[in-house]
Amino acid sequence: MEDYLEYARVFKALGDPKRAKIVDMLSCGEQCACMILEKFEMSQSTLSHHMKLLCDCGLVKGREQGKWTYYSLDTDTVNRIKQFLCNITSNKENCICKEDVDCCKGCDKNE
Amino acid sequence: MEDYLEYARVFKALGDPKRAKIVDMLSCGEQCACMILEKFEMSQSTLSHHMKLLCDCGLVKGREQGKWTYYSLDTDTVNRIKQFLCNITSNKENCICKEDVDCCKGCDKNE
DNA sequence: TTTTCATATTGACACTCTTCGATTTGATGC
DNA sequence: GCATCAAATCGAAGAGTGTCAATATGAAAA
Repeated sequence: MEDYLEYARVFKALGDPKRAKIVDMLSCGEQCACMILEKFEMSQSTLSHHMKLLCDCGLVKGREQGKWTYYSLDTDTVNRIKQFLCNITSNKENCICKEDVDCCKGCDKNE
Repeated sequence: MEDYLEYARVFKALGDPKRAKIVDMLSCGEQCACMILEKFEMSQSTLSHHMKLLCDCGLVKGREQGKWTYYSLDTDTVNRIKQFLCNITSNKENCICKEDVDCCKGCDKNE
């Protein structure tokens, strides 16, 4: 259940359309906070809040340089969330649905 | 922005650890609601609510048979959300970050 | 040092989400 | 028809989220 909890945080972060768009904007490389802000109708404090959330779940890294903060995707987290999404949506041998015999009556591999 | 909104709904659905676990349980095939319920410490009404949410975003399909309801993943949606996740996290030619020149000062492909 | 500027933090508000018990619905069996 | 069972819906409580204006922080410029 720990994995579900950890990755659910990332999915939750992507579960806001504006944050998903921010992630998209960072996909080609680092961007300054002020450049991201230009693309949205959003107050500065709201953007800061979204960036903090994206950083806290590990999806985005912040780098401070003087007055500016540059944000970029954390490719490690990106790769792990992709892998997790594949894991929980694909048929596999050691699936959670096979853990307990009682629960497997509907599983196509056990009928 | 429409895409972000549509797929954010799916990410939001995956943004709850219990729902992520439910998706995992369905990854090997159809399961009856009562079988899913056995795996969780959760009331029947709460599970029903989660299943509705998973269905509403397109991630899960429900099939009623007599008194029972069987749930399974919608592979179309699964494939599309995987594709979307790859799109917004990978460097690409027609990236949103290249749409407006003013916003691209930090983009590695435009410096 | 004082001002300016970019960003973060705080406090507040409305809204949404998760959860439950209770009730309703709808199909099956007696 | 009536009882039973699976699942959905309803209504409510408490927690969490997105948003903003106002303020604080901290670095650079004057």
